[in-house]
Amino acid sequence: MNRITLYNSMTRTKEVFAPITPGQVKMYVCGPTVYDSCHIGHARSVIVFDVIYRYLTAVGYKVTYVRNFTDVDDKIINRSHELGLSPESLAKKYIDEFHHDMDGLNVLRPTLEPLATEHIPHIIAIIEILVDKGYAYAADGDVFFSVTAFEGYGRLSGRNLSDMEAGARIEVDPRKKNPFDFVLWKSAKPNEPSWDSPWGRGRPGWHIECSAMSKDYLGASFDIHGGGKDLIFPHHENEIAQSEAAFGQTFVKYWVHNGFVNINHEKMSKSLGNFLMIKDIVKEYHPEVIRLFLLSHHYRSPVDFTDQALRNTGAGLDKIYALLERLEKYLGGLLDKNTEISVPPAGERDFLALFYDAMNDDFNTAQAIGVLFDAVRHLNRRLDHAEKSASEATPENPEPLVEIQTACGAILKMGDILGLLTLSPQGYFNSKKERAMDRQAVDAAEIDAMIAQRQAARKAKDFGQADAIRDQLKEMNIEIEDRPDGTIWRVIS
RNA sequence: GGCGGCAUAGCCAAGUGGUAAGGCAACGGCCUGCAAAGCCGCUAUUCUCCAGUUCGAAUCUGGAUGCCGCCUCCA
Repeated sequence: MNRITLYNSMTRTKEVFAPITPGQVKMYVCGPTVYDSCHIGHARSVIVFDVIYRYLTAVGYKVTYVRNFTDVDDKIINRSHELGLSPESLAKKYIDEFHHDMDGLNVLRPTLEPLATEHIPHIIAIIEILVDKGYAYAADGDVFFSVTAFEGYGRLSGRNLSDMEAGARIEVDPRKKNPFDFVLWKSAKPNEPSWDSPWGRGRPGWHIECSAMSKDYLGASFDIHGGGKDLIFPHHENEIAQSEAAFGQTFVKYWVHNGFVNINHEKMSKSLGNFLMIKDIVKEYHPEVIRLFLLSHHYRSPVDFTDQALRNTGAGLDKIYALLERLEKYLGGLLDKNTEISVPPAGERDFLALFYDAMNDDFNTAQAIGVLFDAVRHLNRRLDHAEKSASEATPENPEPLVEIQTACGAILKMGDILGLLTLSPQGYFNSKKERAMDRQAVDAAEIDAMIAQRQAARKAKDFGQADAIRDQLKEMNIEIEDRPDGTIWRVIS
């Protein structure tokens, strides 16, 4: 099994990854609160952990991956009142939308996707343990966690309570013993979803659901807990306090947090009104372009989403698919991604091994994608060469063919781990055309007719006329390419 | 006020002690009727600045400057 290192937010160092149970990985990632559509920031987090999940699986771990939905919460309640929907149906609507968006981005479904509302009895049981052990106290139907009772509160976020008190500038509930005490159970107001509890009717606070669901599916102690950087405080800090106070074990071995997405150098925020929703972005850019763009940055670094950057990424993805198309012709069909990949002959670079090296180093997808492009250039070079000296690929001299197949298999395997290159080249270019035609109202039949006209002119050696047609197409944002077997066209993005 | 991060070519981005991956863009060449695509070459004697440690620093230490995030719901 590969030696993987990963950055642990708790220790702030890269550590060698060694799961609690050898060969098995238990990971929990905080999913969305389902009160609105998903934005590009959700996409990043979900895609980052999707790739981690895919990679760990690819190197042989049996991974149990849990990603929850928060389906009871103030924001959901407020929004449902605004829209005149029940909180349940609002949550359902956005869970469906989340699935639709993420499926569209090639995100695999986790092993389990539990809902907070399905775990109320267990949540109550944990709160009771915390009250019994003296970590929590009830006040008028609410229950609070007492942060001073838990030694080590603030360890993950690097804060200590006395420092924070100086900076506290929110209105403090007078019933709290400490301003940083947080609510485990909230008493119900009229018209709110609620459940019976020892403290009266109410609903869980935000943090406790993750302690309950992770315990249910992964146990009191598990390997990887992930989420966006912003969740470090207070959410994950509070989860640690609850779970470790209740169960007396180290909650999580490795904490993994992804960085944020900025839009045109600005933070996404409600006040700036620059939230980019996934459902809108996919109208502009191919889903695999979005994935490739996000994965071209290290997961902990911030990412700046700009049109220019996405267009550049699109050019890169085109290049990879163009190679696949070339390979398909050359090999007479693409290799299946599951094909056994042989080790490259001596003297050939083992791109897949280099790719794994990059991924083993804290899931460095940016570097791994560098390897992918190296492999693309290498294969293009080989194909240039092979096409010039056709004898190379004959049955009498099959060596180059094996090398090309191996490198091709490696590229598809890399794509599989990154959740890219899932389409046939034709499928990819066609979907791009369709997307562009919807937007720019170009007519395929008209373009084909113009290309036919140009071919006729070329045949008649009327190159002036041929070039004029090409210029005309260019003005329509259509670029053409003359190939030995005919002329193809694409929309310039 | 507290905690943390970042600064690498025209742009994006890897690289955490051994002499600067990769992508996009530009330019020159091969190829082509001309293009496009692809390939080759070229593009940072140098990594914000200053000082230090070291045989050796983009990488470590100290300082300066600039930008950013968290501390309130937030991926």
